Amino acid sequence: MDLTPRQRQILTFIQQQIAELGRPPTRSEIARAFGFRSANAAQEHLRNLERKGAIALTGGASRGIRLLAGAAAGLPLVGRVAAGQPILAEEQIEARYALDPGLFHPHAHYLLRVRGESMRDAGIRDGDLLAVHRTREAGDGRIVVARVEDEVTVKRLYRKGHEVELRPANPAFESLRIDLRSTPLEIEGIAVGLVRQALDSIAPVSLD
Amino acid sequence: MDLTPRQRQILTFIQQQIAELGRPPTRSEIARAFGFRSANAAQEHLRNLERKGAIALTGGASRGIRLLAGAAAGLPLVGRVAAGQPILAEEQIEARYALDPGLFHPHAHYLLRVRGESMRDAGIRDGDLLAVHRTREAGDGRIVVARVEDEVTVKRLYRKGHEVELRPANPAFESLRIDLRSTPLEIEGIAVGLVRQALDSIAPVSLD
DNA sequence: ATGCATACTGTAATTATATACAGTATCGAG
DNA sequence: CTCGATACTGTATATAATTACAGTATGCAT
Repeated sequence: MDLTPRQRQILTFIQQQIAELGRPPTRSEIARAFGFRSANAAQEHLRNLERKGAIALTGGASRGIRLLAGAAAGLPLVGRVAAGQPILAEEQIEARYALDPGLFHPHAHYLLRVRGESMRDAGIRDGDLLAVHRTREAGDGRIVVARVEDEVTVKRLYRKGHEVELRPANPAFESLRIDLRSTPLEIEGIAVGLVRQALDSIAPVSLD
Repeated sequence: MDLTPRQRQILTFIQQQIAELGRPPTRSEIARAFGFRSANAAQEHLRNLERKGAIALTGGASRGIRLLAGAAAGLPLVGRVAAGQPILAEEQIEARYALDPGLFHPHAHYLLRVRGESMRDAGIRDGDLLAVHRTREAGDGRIVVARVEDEVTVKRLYRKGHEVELRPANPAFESLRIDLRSTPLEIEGIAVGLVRQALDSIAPVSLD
């Protein structure tokens, strides 16, 4: 899509307005939000965004701005997280799905595709989309998205002094114990919900 | 909400416009769509819809129509299904959530709140919202929403001649075997996905 | 029988909005 | 250096849109 930083800001503003107010902004509203003294500045941004395929403009209609595929607002779906990359880096976003913000409490910032069965007994299965609320703090026992030495993992968090336990919910897996004095741990967010796109792929849990 | 048939038509039109064009309609657009010769007819409908709590109007703003909770388009969430009632009867709808239609395949028609742990080993837990695609046919082994003698249940469907087995995914529960010659069975739909709103309420599956 | 909510037509004024044209300034590529 | 793209200010105008006021007609409840 190749937008300039400014154009990306404008696009984000349009997405926010649609999400919050249920209607696209006018040229004047964009200008006001960015401090432009002329609505024409907004008009030119819109035209450039249209030329680059991010939006479609409907001539003559007020608020005639439509987001096109790829620019549609929605929760980003993060797939495999590459080492050293921030979790919401543009390259990691597989898709965006429009989900009602009111579906989860607190609201989700992104979806993370879960790999493996380490949280099986908490009802989180391989391939599930975990709804994650971005925060650096988490209560004891909460399911968190944590980054330990460039690897992102979903586990239950327990903290005792300077030791943190990342506990899976599957007896086939072992807890990860981390000494915060030697190993940095970053909490990327807390799990607030789950979306599963296919039910048939779920292998039955057996009592073996 | 108690809308008149006409008001409901207007509300539906607003929902359609938002879904199709990404912006609420103007008074004139409503008037044109319904053949009104005066935009004021639309204006009065909007006011009545606002008075009844279906929408909120933003004074002065063009297209300043917001859908309020309950009027928002989206997948209906069906709670407890009363005996004898069709599953999508208005009284059963607890809420509506805007979900991306592309999230599930085939697409979901409604969400059903699951009661009990009878499908636990298929990853479906008490309180989960099951995304359901409305159909009367289901392949063997699929997870279906079925109605047997006025009770709605979620199970795996297996058919052998005139006998149908509704098999739970939890060894603590027993299969329900139905002879179609004596007992009517209706398939209300097939499960196509799952949404879980809270992860902490999930009791761990133990190997007891 | 009377009043009230619903469901419109018709007119009009004000404000909101889109959009064209003429400029200015900056920056990176050729 | 020069050109084109970006990022604006400033002015202006046609039209899109909201919204008020004055009516008409119908059905339903009191």
